[in-house]
Amino acid sequence: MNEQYSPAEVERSAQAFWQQHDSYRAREDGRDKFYCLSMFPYPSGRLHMGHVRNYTISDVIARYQRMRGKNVLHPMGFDAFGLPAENAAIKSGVAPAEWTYSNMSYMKRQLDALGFGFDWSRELATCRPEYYRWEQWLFVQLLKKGLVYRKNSVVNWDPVDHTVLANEQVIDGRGWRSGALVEQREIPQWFLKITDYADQLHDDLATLTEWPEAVRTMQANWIGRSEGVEIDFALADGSGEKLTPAALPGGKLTVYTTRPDTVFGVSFISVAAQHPLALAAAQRDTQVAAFVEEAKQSGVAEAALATQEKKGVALGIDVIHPLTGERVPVWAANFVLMGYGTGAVMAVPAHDQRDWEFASAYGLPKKIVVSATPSLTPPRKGEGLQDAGAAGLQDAGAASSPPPCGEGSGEGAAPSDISQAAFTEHGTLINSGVFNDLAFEAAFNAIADALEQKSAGRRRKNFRLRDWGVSRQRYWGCPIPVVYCKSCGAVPVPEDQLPVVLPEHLKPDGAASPLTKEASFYECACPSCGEPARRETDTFDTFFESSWYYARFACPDLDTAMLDERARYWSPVDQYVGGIEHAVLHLLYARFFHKLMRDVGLPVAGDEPFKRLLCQGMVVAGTYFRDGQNGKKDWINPADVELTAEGAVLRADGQPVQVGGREKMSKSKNNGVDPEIIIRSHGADAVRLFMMFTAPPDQSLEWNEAGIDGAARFLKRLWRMVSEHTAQGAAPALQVQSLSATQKDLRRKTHQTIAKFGDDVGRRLQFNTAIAAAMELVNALQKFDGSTEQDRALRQEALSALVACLAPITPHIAHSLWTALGHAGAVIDATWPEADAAALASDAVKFVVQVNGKLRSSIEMPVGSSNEAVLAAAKADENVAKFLVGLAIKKEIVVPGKLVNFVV
RNA sequence: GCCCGAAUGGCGAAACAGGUAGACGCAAGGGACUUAAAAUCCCUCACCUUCACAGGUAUCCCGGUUCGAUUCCGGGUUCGGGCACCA
Repeated sequence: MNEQYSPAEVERSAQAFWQQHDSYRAREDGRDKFYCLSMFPYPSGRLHMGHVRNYTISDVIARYQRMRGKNVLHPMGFDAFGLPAENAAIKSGVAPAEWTYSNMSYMKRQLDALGFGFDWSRELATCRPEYYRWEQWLFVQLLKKGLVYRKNSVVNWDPVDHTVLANEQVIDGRGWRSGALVEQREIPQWFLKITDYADQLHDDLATLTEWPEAVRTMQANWIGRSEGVEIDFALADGSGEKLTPAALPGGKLTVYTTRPDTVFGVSFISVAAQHPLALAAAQRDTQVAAFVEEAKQSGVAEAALATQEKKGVALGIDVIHPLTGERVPVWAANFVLMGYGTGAVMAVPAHDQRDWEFASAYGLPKKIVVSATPSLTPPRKGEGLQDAGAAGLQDAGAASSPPPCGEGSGEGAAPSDISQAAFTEHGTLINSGVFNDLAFEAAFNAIADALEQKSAGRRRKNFRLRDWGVSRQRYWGCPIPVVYCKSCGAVPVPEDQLPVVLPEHLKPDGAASPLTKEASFYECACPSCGEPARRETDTFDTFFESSWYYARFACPDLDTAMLDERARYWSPVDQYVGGIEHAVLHLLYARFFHKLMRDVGLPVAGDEPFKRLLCQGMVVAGTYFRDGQNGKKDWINPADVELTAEGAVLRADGQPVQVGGREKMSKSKNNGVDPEIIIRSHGADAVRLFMMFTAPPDQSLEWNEAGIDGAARFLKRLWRMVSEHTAQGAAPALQVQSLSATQKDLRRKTHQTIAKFGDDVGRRLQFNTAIAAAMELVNALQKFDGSTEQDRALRQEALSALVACLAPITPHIAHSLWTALGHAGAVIDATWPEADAAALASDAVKFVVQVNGKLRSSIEMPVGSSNEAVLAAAKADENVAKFLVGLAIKKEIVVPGKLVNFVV
């Protein structure tokens, strides 16, 4: 073999080998399958470091499982529809399709240069009719099943560009291109009834034991299941004047609450500005009308709505409290969401923080009805997955700890102090008539019963989750397969007329979708009556495509159905890898689709699409800049910056640049590092090794040029070590029985490394510590200077183990070294090494000795020593005895094989 | 605003079930080799006290549980992810 390690040469020859042997082609066979999937990329142009990290992780897992004997599927494709292609078209005049296809082929080349083992024979792109025709088909099935409906809903409207804006395109309440103040506008849109699956989506989270806890909690909170009560407030006399019956069906205003125990503390009702009652009141009251108008002057993003100043207006309408019979005024408030519950909440300022603030601002009464005095039954604790999340607008603070003791004692129940904030914990009822002295749960039930008996309320399970609006007023997406006919209404496109093909030559201009101006697209005949009709010009949310691609990878060539039996064989995905930013939306929609596909009878296995989930952290880099003209910063790429002891300087001119913070690699801060350049300078293996070594996969990873050098240095060292070893000829067979103590030590280290590496990669997904273990073995080999035949045999064993372990991470160099070490066959097809239990055994154990928890010494004991012997030896230790002299030992603690602690 | 995370030397990190804080690497300093440089190899490297042995302090902050807390609990600070039309 070459003495010098040349990454370019090594990588070229390994990649040529894999291609010649079609090494990554997955075939359905009788072996145990392992489906390893990375979230497919949006073809934005070039690969970025986040992609490199994502795909290195899945490639390592796929290669490891393959060496474990699994039948591995590791596919790749492109999430090809989306907004950036339209933006590129607006900016540079190139059609979204053309831009997308060219990006895809460029990125594919980049992926190959990194040596990722993808089965490209299964490549798919969501913008191709062969793919999206099946989601059109599924949509029609769901429409027939009643899981799809159309209703009005609010969008961001740019009044200058006359177009709908994505939340991302609304900046500080203004359209990103026009700068116009964005308004809310209602338009009809298609919805998928994901709420029909809310219980399943919630309950099945408990089965996802190999998902990160944080993701499961986020999803549980997002679904936000809560048990509460709907309460009807009848319209008070005189309040109904000029109100149409539609404003208040049944003459009752219905609210939803998870805190019926506070119902005696209601001092007003808050409704959303879009609530029918508010709209009706606006008809006769200019102040209310002004408020409703003002509420429209805003985007629809929840974060923006939730942070705006809390405002409201009295509607001049009263309702009757169903239990006290008192008159309660109705207000419209900008923090009540029309989309949640009934769009109306009962306000209890004493026991809800938002109501407290609102009442304080508008001088409304606060009536205390819950006392802090502990009751006999303690309040229920928050139950995580079971009942996670403060779901209702009324449920600001489920008690998570016992309330502090009030001044009062016993039954008397002292009022809580609400002068500074609301008292939101559970407690004992006061000022609540016959319900006084009841604790939360008893009060909840008694009041719910009372309301049900009076037919003024009912227990109700509620979800925070809303139905999924899938209509987008965009061009570069999958056409929604519906036709609008004057006489037949909305008619689904019949199956034999699918796909509805998106014309690929159009160019968006920033105003309305070009589809709305393309007569050849929207003019059609009604599939039902044959009369002239208009085709739907909205397209699907791009989450639609990414919700089922994992299943389609099993049978991407199928043209007679969405899925076939191959999907049952490969599903579920055994390991899914992707960014934490997808923790809720994408992963929830994909879970929903899996259940939908199951329920329309498609061949998928199980109830969940992804068995094990790894969410990797972001790739961040330092930012550098110089102050440019008119106060703007000129951002300088980290690759062009040299870090010195004094600070950062630009390589080109040697002059200083300013150092900004560490941020996610992005175009706007020009801190992205092009993987291609680094591959050229250091090799793909060094990039992969650096990515996997520098941080655990779920943490953010900081780009660091010096770190890449370190990774390359390690590979060089390994190469040289193998080269020096093999230069001496073939090593003899290992004679395990006759090894010296030093030789046994090295062999133990080898087998410890094998065990640690396999556990870290296979079970823990902690690649950084696996690599650290490999480095330790290399260091041990470096120090090991024996030159006997058996020493060479030991080295052969250690180096072979190292190369096999590293093969998933740095596959190219491993490919060369494996052959150089004299092994038949390619390392990609090698079997994962097994640790030899006999080699791991040691005859002495080290105990750490503490006195009062402070480390004083350590002692070595033979394996199997009794606790008494360990204690005696510990006490005999000079430095330990020093700290025991003259003191009585109160307690002796022995942790077997680890530690002794004397408490004096 | 709401939900979910994270915080450990000069830096990236490790400590997996509550048991030696800092493995492994980067940077830095010293040395060897070399005419020289690069490359490579060896040594030092949390902070304070000490010639040394050793001792003290230290895992974002404040409290708690425990023989023992980076790890568990309560309260905070800062940073990051998500909030339904970015993907």
